[in-house]
Amino acid sequence: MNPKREKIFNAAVKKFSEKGTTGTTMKEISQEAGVGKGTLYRYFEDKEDLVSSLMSYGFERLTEVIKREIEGIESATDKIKKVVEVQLEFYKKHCDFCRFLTREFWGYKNKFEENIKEIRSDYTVVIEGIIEEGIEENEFKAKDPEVAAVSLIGMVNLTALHWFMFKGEVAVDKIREEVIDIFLSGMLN
Amino acid sequence: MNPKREKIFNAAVKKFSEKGTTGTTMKEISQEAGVGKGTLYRYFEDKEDLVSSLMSYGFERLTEVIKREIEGIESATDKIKKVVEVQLEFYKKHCDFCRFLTREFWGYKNKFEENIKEIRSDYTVVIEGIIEEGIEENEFKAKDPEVAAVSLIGMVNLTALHWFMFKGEVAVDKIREEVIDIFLSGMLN
Amino acid sequence: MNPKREKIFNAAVKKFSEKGTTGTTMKEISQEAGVGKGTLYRYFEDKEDLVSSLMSYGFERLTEVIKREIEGIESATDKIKKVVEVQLEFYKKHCDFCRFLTREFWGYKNKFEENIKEIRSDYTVVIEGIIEEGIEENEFKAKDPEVAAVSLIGMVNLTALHWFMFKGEVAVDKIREEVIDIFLSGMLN
Amino acid sequence: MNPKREKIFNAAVKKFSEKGTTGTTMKEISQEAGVGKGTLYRYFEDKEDLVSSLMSYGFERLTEVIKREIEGIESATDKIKKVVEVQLEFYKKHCDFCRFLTREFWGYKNKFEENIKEIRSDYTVVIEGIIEEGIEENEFKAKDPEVAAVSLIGMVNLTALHWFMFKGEVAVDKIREEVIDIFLSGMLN
DNA sequence: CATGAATGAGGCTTCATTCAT
DNA sequence: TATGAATGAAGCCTCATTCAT
Repeated sequence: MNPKREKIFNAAVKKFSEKGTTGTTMKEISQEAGVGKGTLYRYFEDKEDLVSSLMSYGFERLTEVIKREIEGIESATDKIKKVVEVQLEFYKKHCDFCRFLTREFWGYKNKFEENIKEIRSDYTVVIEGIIEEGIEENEFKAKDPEVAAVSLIGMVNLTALHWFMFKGEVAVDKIREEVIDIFLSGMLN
Repeated sequence: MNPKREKIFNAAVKKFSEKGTTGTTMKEISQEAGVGKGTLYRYFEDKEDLVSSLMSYGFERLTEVIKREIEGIESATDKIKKVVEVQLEFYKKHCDFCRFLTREFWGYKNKFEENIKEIRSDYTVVIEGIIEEGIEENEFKAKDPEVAAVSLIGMVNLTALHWFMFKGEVAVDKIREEVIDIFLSGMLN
Repeated sequence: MNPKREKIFNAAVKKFSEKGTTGTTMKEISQEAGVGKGTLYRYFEDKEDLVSSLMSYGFERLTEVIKREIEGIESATDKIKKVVEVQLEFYKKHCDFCRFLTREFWGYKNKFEENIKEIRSDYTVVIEGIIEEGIEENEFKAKDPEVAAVSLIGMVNLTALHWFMFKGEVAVDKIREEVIDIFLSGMLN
Repeated sequence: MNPKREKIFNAAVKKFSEKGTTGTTMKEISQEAGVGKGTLYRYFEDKEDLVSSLMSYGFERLTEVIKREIEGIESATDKIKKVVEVQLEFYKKHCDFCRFLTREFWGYKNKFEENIKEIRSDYTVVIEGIIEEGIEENEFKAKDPEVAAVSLIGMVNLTALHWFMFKGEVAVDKIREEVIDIFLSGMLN
C-alpha cells in the first residue's frame, strides 16, 4: 500500500479508537499522521470514506490472517482453536482496531454501507464454513451454523474488548482457553 | 419516572438508533418528543448526559428484568436458560436500544464514564453470579466465571444484533435454542 | 418585512457591492448586520439563497416603483421620460445595488436561476409594454419592442454604472436629459 | 502570442463563461488547456492576473477590430453603423467572452484595477471620438459625447447578452437594425 | 415552567499556490 | 521547462447551548 495512505490509516485508527470517529477531527488525524489536512483528501474522498476504508481494511486483514493460519489444518475442531487464537492475538495487537470495529460496525446508513456489509459477510462466512465442515464430518452438532458462527465471534469479540476496557489488556491465554472450552464442550459438567 | 422525561427518552432512543448519537440533533429529539428544544435541558444537563442516562436506564431495566425473572429458579442451568430468553426478548422488543447500547457503550472518555462502567458491571455481575453459583453447586465447570459471563453476553448480544441488522428481525426462538445448547453443551458431538 | 431580515439584506448589498458576492464572506455580512453568523441561516437557506433573494427583491422594488410612478401618465413618451428618471434616481440612491445587479445578474447556473429569470422578465416586460402601447397609439415607430426595451435598459443601466465607477457618482440630470433625447429623437441632427 | 499562453486563454474563457471566474478552479483550466497546473503559473502571476489579462486581451481585440473596420469610412453615421455591426458580430462570435466581460468587468478592488480601467477607457474613447467627430461635422447633435458613447455601448452590450441568455443566440441582424435606428433617429414617429 | 430565536465555536472541505522532481 | 503532490488558510455551514419572553 502507498506509504502515505498507510500513515494516514495508522493515525486514524489510533485517534478513532481514542475518541471515536465523530469525536476525531480531520485536523487531528492529519497532525497525528504528520501530513497536511488537504492531503487526507487526496487519499480518501471524505471522512466517511476514511472510516469505511479503515473498516474494510481491518476486516480484510483479519479474514486474511485467519484464512492463512487455518490452511493445512485438518479437523474443524483444530481450526476453531486456531481461529480463536488468531483473533485474540489480532485483537490484542490491534486493540485500537478492535474497539473501533466493534463500535463503528453497527453503523448507520452511509454511502459505503453495502460495501461494508459484504466485507463483514466475507469474514463471518469463513467461520461459518468451518462449522459447516465440522457438521458434515460429523464432528460438530450445530443446527444453525450461522448462529454458531456469530456466537463464536461475539464471544471472542466482546471478551477481548471487555478485557481491554476494564483490565487494560487482552489476556489472550486465559480467554482463549475458556472460550474454546465453552464453545466446544459447553458449560455442563 | 416523570412522564416528560420518559417521552424524551423514547424519542431519543428512536432517533439514536436510526442515526447514531452524534448524527442526531437535540432539535430532532425535541421534535420527536413533541417538546421545545429548551425543555430537554430541564431534564438533562446536556447531550452527553442524555446519552449516558439512556444507557444507564437501559442497563438497569435489563438487569432488573433478568433479576426478577430468575428469582425463584433453582438450578443455575435453568437460570442461564431464562437469562438467554429474557435477554433475547428484551433485545427483540427494544432492538433500537440494543443497537444503541452495542454501538455507544464502548464509549470514549466522557464525564459519565465511571458511572456507566459501574452500571454495566452490575449487569455483568448478575450473570457472573449465576455461573459462580453453578460452579459451587458442581453444575458448571468454568475456570473463569468472568470470561464465561462475558462470553454469554457476547453470544446473545451479537447474534441478536446480527439478526436485526442482516435479517431485519431478531429470531428469538432459533437463536435461543442454539445459543443455550452451545453454551451449556458445547459444539462437540 | 421582518426587521432582522432587512438588516441582513442591507448589510449584504453593501458588502456584495464592495467586494462581490464571492468575495464577501458570510461572517462579514453577519458582522455588518450586527447579528450572529448562525442567524443568517435562519433567514436564508444558504449564501446562494441570500444572493438571489436580494436580486429578486431589488428587481421587485424597482419594478414596483416604476409601475407606481407611471400610473396616471397618459402618453408613452411621458412614461418613458418618467421611467428613465425613476431608474436613474433608484440607481443613484442604491448604486451599491445597481452594481451588484449588473454584475450578478448574468449569473451562472444556480438553483434559483429560473426564479430570477422570471423576476427579471417582469421588469423588462413593463418597459416593453410602454413601448408597445406607444406603437399602438402611433407615437412610436419601433419594429421590435423587445430590442427597444432592452436597449433602453442597457443605456440607463450602463451609463449609471459607468458614472458611479469612473466619476464616483451618478449624474442623474445630465444622463437623464441625454438618454431621453437619444432614445426618443435619435442622434441625427 | 505564445501558443501555450493562447491555449490557456482559450481554456480559461470557456470555463469562466460556463462557471464564472470564482466558480472555475485553476485545475479545471489546466485540464481544459491540457497542461499541468503549475504551468499556468509560468504564464500568469496568479488567478487574478489570468482574469484581468483575459479581460484586457478581450477589450484590446474588440477595440482593435473596431478601429480597423472604421478606417477609411468617412461619415460618423456610417462609422456608428459599422461599430454596431462589428460589436454584435464580435459578441455573437465570442458570446462566452461577452458574458464574461459584462459580468466581471464591474470588478472590485484588485491589483490590476487601474490597468483594466485604462483598457476599458481606450475602448470607450474610440466610440466617443466618433461621436465628437460627428458633432464637429454637424452630423450629430449630442450634448455629452461620453453619455452618448456609453449609451450606445450599453444598448449593444445588453441586448446582445439578453438575446444570448434568453434566446440562446445573438440575433445580429434584427438587433443591429433596431439599435442603429433608435440610436440615430430615435423612437419618435 | 416552556419555548425557540439567537449565538458562535468548530467541523469538513476546497483550492490557489508552491516546490521537489 | 513542466508537472502534480502537498499544503493550510479560509469559507460555508451545523448545532449544542443559552436566555429573553
